Amino acid sequence: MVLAEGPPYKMSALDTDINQHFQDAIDVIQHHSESPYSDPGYKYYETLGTHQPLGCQISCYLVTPTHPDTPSPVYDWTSAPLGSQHLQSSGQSWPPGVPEVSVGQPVALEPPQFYPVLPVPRHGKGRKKLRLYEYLHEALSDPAMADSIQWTDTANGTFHFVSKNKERLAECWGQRKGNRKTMTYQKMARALRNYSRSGEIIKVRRKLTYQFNPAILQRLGGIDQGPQLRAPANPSGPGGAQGPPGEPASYGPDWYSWYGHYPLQEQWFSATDPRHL
DNA sequence: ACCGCCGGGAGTGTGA
DNA sequence: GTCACACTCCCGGCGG
Repeated sequence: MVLAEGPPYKMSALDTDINQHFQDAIDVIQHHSESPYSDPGYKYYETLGTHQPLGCQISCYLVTPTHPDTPSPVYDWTSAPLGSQHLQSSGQSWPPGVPEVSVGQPVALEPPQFYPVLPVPRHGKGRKKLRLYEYLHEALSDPAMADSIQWTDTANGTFHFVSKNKERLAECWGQRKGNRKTMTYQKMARALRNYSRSGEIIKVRRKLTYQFNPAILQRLGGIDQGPQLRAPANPSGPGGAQGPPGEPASYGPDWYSWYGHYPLQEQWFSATDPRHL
């Protein structure tokens, strides 16, 4: 689908509408299609890209069939968010978004599966907007975006942006959202830092590297690894950082164990980041 | 100097 | 219309 010829392309309000109609159309098609992707025995994962000039594409991946006996673990988009309001109002211990598992107990992750990005589940007449972390997870599953964003360690949900192409990913995100102005990595990273407050994604103390909250990862449909959840980089350990991108880092206990020592993320950072001392 | 990162704060679009 | 939310956008600053 070509929406414009030649960069820079600015998404207009009309284009946003077109996007909405496009999603509606896909919605309908997927309900009526006889393609394998509409087979109830399969889940599908689809990436909507409308950005030919940037190389963002529509892609559809068949990851794994769902066992017929297994009910589709579709994320309930109406469930309570991991939002900061919990952090602020409830006095709940950090991290609000971390699954409530006892320390040291393995967390059962669903096997690799499809998760529905499109059609986006609706409640009422509205449609839940795509969140940045959802888009990033989607991009991480997209081989076409591998030159922009990659898993650092799928087991613990760490990923990194490819320095050379991180702006391209940001532009794709901006276009996906229908922004008028061009999204930059700087702005996207600002949004990512906001996730640190709610715990959905935290910054790993390594260049261009972030980490999904395990609960988010679980909701998004898991990753290609086993159920082992590992902690973020142990900043207090030797070197204070993980290895270079691409090298699986070895961590100690699970995420909860790490953060469980710090009621609030800020405290965790304070205790581990010299700049916060 | 450059880049990545951080955080404040105002503005914006959307859904309820 | 109002509100909350999730960014978006701009800025100044810090550190490697």
